[in-house]
Amino acid sequence: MLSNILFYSLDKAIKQYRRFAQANIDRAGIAITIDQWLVLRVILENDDLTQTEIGDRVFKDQASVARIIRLLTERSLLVAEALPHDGRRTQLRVTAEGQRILDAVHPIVLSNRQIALRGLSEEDTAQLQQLLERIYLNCTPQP
Amino acid sequence: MLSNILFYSLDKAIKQYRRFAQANIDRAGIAITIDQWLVLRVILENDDLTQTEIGDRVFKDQASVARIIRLLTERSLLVAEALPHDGRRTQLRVTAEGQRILDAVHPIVLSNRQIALRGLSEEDTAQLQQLLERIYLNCTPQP
DNA sequence: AATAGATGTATGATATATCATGAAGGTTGC
DNA sequence: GCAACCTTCATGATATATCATACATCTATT
Repeated sequence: MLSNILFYSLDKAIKQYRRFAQANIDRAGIAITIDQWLVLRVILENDDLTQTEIGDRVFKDQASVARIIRLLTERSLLVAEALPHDGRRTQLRVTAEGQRILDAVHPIVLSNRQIALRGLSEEDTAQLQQLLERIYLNCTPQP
Repeated sequence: MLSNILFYSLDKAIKQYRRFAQANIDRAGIAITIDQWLVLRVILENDDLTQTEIGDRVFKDQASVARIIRLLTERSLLVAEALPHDGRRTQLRVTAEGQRILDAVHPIVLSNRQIALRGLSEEDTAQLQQLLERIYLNCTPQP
C-alpha cells in the first residue's frame, strides 16, 4: 500500500500544507505565491546574496531563483540596482510594496503553522525535525 | 532562522529525497521520472481507475495525471483502449516495456528507501508517519 | 425522449523544478 | 597583460502543479 510508505506520507503532508497555506494567502487577497514570499523574505533579511546563495537557503536551484526574482521585480516587490564593483551582480532591495506584502503575509504564515501543528507537542515537532534532518543527510551525497 | 521552521525541514527532506531517488534512477540508465513511475505503478495495480481516482492515490490533481498519462502513452509504457460501455474513458494497460521499467526500478526504490531511512528505528518511522498524518489532517478542510 | 446535471478527459495559462548551456564579467597564474 | 578558469546570471527545454474551462458523454428526472 502506498499509504504505508513513509515518503508518500511526507509528500502528502507537505503538499497539503502548501495548498492550505497558499489558499489562506489567496483568501486574504494577497497576490503572492509561497515560493515568491520565501525568496522575498530571504532577500529582505540579507540583501547581498547571490542567486545561488539564495537558492541554498530556500532549497531551490539558481534557475528557479532567477525566475522568481524576475517575477518579483516585474511586480515591483523588488528592485535591482547595478553594483559598481561587480558587473555580473545587482543589489536587490525589497520595495515598500514588497514590505507591505511581507507584513500582510506574516500573521497568516504564523496562523498556518499553528493550525498545521495543532495537537503536536514541542517534543513531537523537535523529534520530527530531527528525523527529517537525518533523512536529508542520508540522501545527501558526501563530498 | 528558516532552519528552525518545521515546514522548511519538511520541504528540504522531501526535496532531497526526490533528487536522490531520481539521480539513482537516472544513474541506472532508466528513462522515467519518479512521478511517472508512481502513476504507472498505480495503474498496474488497478487498471480501472479514473484520472481523478489515480490523482487521489498519488496526491496529484487530475490535470497532472492526464499529462503524465499522455507522456507514458507516448513513450509506449502504457496503452489506452476504448471502453465500450463509457465513451469518455479508456482502459489503461501497462505494456511489456512499461512492466520492464517497473521491474527495473523496483530494486532501486527499495534501496533508496533503505538508504534514506538509515539510522531510523521502526518506532521512529512509525512516529514520523503518525505525525505527518496529523499535519495532513490539520491542513485538510473539513467537509 | 428531451433536458439538466454530473462525470471524465483534455488543454490553456501561469508558476516552479531541473538540467544544460550561453554570455558576460571577474580572478589567478604565468 | 593575457590566457585559462571560475562565478554570476539568463534562458531554452522538458516535467510537474494548479486553476479554470471546454467538450464529450453519461445519468437521472420528468
